[in-house]
Amino acid sequence: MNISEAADRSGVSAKMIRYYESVALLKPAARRDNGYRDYGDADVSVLQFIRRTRDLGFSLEEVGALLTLWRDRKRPSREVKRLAEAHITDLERRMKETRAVLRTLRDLAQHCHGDERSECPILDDLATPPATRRRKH
Amino acid sequence: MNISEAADRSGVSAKMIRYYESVALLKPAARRDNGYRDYGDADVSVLQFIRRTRDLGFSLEEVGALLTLWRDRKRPSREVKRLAEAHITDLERRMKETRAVLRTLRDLAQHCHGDERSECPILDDLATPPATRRRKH
DNA sequence: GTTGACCTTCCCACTGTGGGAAGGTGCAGC
DNA sequence: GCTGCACCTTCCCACAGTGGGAAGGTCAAC
Repeated sequence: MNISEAADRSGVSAKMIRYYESVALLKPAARRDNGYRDYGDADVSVLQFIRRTRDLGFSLEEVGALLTLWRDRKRPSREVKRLAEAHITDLERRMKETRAVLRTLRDLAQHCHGDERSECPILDDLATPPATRRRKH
Repeated sequence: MNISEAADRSGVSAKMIRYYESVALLKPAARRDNGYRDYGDADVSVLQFIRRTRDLGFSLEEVGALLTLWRDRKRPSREVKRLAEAHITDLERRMKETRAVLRTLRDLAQHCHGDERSECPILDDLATPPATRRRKH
């Protein structure tokens, strides 16, 4: 099948399929006589795998590692789990950071009237140097 | 003061200060006779403002808008609040997405033995096309 | 006058993704 | 046949931020 059909079936754009090939995440696709890339169902499965892992926030490098493990039928599940847990830890860290930022922002927004008056605790806080800034309890 | 001192005092790297100037987030710095950029306390304050807003996850474009509002003493606080709330909404959406991903990943990792055995529900799930995949309740 | 710590500009890299140009192909309708 | 349209190919550009580093100028201490 053509690249656009593989794209439709896998949910990965043709642009990205070519890109993944160019960075060696995918093996070079088979070519027809006219030079067009030619894909089969197995290729679509790989693309769906990539799509799924990307949706779960793995980096392309991690996707590559997972693909290798996937292809190796004798891999120890330990390695897969380790990758997944490292990613979980990373997401948890980022969530925590975002939560802290959200707390701050909500607090600031709450105290801002948000009307025609120019007085604004948000800007006041943003302009306050770190050492001077004190969190309230 | 030199750029590196302004960097130290503001927490913004010299590299970034030059970059912010190049994208017109900052007004061109004053220059000494030797061509060196020259900063004063007011400049450091601006840099700290930028550093703070960046830490709160605002994009450079948003930082620019906030800076403009900050400089305009007659701005309505409504505008500031609107920007802050838009950012909050954005962060909340991303948190929600990350939470969903985390739920999935934790669920998958939990069911993976993580030992020498090759059997691995994580890879099995990643390889499952969306239509076939069913969430458990 | 040499050394080392600054400064300057300029280009490159990263992560992923999309846009688009310039040119070749394949197929359907006339 | 020929035309038009929808594909395909490669190649370059852009985005948002940030860092690395080269090549060259400056300044101060010794």
